[in-house]
Amino acid sequence: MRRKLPVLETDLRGDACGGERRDAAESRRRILDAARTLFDERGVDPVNMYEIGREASVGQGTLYRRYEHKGALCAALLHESVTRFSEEVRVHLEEDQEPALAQLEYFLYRLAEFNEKNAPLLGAIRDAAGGGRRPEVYRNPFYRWLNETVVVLLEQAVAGDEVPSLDVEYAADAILAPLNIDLYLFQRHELGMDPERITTSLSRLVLDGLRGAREEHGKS
Amino acid sequence: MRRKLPVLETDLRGDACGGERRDAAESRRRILDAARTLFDERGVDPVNMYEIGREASVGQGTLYRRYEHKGALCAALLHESVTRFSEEVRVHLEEDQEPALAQLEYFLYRLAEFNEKNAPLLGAIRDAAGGGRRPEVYRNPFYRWLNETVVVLLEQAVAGDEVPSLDVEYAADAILAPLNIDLYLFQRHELGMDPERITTSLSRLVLDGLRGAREEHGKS
DNA sequence: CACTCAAACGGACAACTGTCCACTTCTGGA
DNA sequence: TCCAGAAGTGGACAGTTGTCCGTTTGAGTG
Repeated sequence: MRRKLPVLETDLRGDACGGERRDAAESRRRILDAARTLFDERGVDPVNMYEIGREASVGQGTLYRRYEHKGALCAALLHESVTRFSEEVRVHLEEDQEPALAQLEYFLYRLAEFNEKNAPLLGAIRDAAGGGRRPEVYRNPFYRWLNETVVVLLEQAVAGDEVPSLDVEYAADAILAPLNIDLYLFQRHELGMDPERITTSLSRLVLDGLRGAREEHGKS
Repeated sequence: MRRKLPVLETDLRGDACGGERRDAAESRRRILDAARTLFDERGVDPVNMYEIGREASVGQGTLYRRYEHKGALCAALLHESVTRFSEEVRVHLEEDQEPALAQLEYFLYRLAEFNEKNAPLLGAIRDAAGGGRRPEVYRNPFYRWLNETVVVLLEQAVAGDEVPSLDVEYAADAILAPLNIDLYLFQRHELGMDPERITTSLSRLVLDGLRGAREEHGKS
C-alpha cells in the first residue's frame, strides 16, 4: 500500500503571491536581499529591523507592512528550504516500503539535520514568538505539517501492529518536543552534544520505547 | 535502599540574601509587591517594567539593578513556589518505596501540575529568554534540578533492571521536553487538551515505552 | 559625631520595535 | 490618454526595554 502523507500547506502570506503590484514585489525582493546580506555578514541575532529597512532602502512602514516582525521575515527567508525539505521527506516516505517506525526514525533524523542547518533562523523565529505571539510556533504550517506527518506514521504503526494503540495526537507533539530549537541549541552548544548523539539517543528512546511497548502488551 | 535525590540549588541572585543594605531590601520588597499587585490586576503579559517601577516608586536604574529583565523578576516571584515544589517532591521521592519508574510517573504528574498552576509566570520567563539569553531557560537551577532528578530516577531504573541501559543524560531532557511551557500552553488553550489527558498520555508514552523497551531487550 | 566610600538611587537617554498617516504610485477602465 | 481609487510608501513618533552616570544614602570606623 502506497502511503499518503500530508503536504505542507503553502503559506501565501509572507511570500510572493500573484496579485502583487510591481513596486511591492520590488520592495519585498529588496527586503529579503538586504536581510540575507546582513545576516550573512553579521549573524541573525545582532541585526535589527531598522537596519534591514535601511539596507533595503525601504521605510519602516513598508518593511512592517510586508513582515509583521523579524520572525515573519526569517520565516520567509526559510520558506524555500522548508518547502524543499518537506517535499523531499514526503516523497521519500511515500516511495519507500519500510515499516512506519523505521520511517519515523528517518523523519526524526532529517528533522534534526534541518535544525542543525537552519539553527540561526529558527532561533530568531522562536525569539519573536513571545507574549501574544506565543502560539505561533506551534500553529504555523510547518509545525502543523511536522505534527500531521508524525500522526500519520504513528497511525500506520498502530494499524500495522508495530506499536500498541496510543494517543497519537499527543504522542506526535511529545515526540517532536525534544527537537525544539531551544533545547537543540542548548544541547549542541552548551552541553556539547554532537548531532550524531542527539539523533541516535532520540531514536533509541522513541523507537525502542514505542516498539518495546508493543512487546509488553503482546506478552501480557 | 533510601534514594538520594538532588536538592534544588538555592538561587542567591534575585532574592533576598543576607548582606543587603536596608534601602536595597526595601526596594526589592516594593518591586516584588508592585509586580504581584499589577500581575494580579491585569495579568503578567500586559504589564511592563516601566509600570512596575512606577507602581513601586523606584527608578528604572534601581529596578534593573535588582532584576536584569522581566524574566528574572518573574523568576524571583516564583522562587517560593519553586522551592516548596522541589522540596515536597524530593521528600516524597526519597521516602516512598516505589520502583523508579513509578516515581518518574509521579514526578511528571507533579511537574504538569506545576506548569498548570504557574503558567503565566513561566510563560513570561520564557518570553524574556531570547537572543543572547536563549540558554537561560535550560541553564537555570530549576531546570537543572528537574533534569538531575530525572537522571537519577532513570539511573535507578536501569540499575533495578526496570529499563535497558540508555543515554540517561539525553533521555532526561527528552522526557522533560514535552512539558515545556510553550507546548503545554498550546495544548491546553489552542488544542483544548485537559491536564488529565496530557499527564496520562505522556505517562503512557514515556513509561510504557521505557518499560516495554526492557521487555524487548530481555526477549532477544 | 564626623568621615568615608561602597552601595544604591533615579531619571535622562539611547536603542529598538511596531504603528500611524499624509503623501505617492500603480493599474485598470472609460 | 486621463482619471479614480486601491495599494503602496516612508518617515515621524509612541511604547518599551535596558544602560549610563551624577547624586544620595547607609553602615562601618575612629
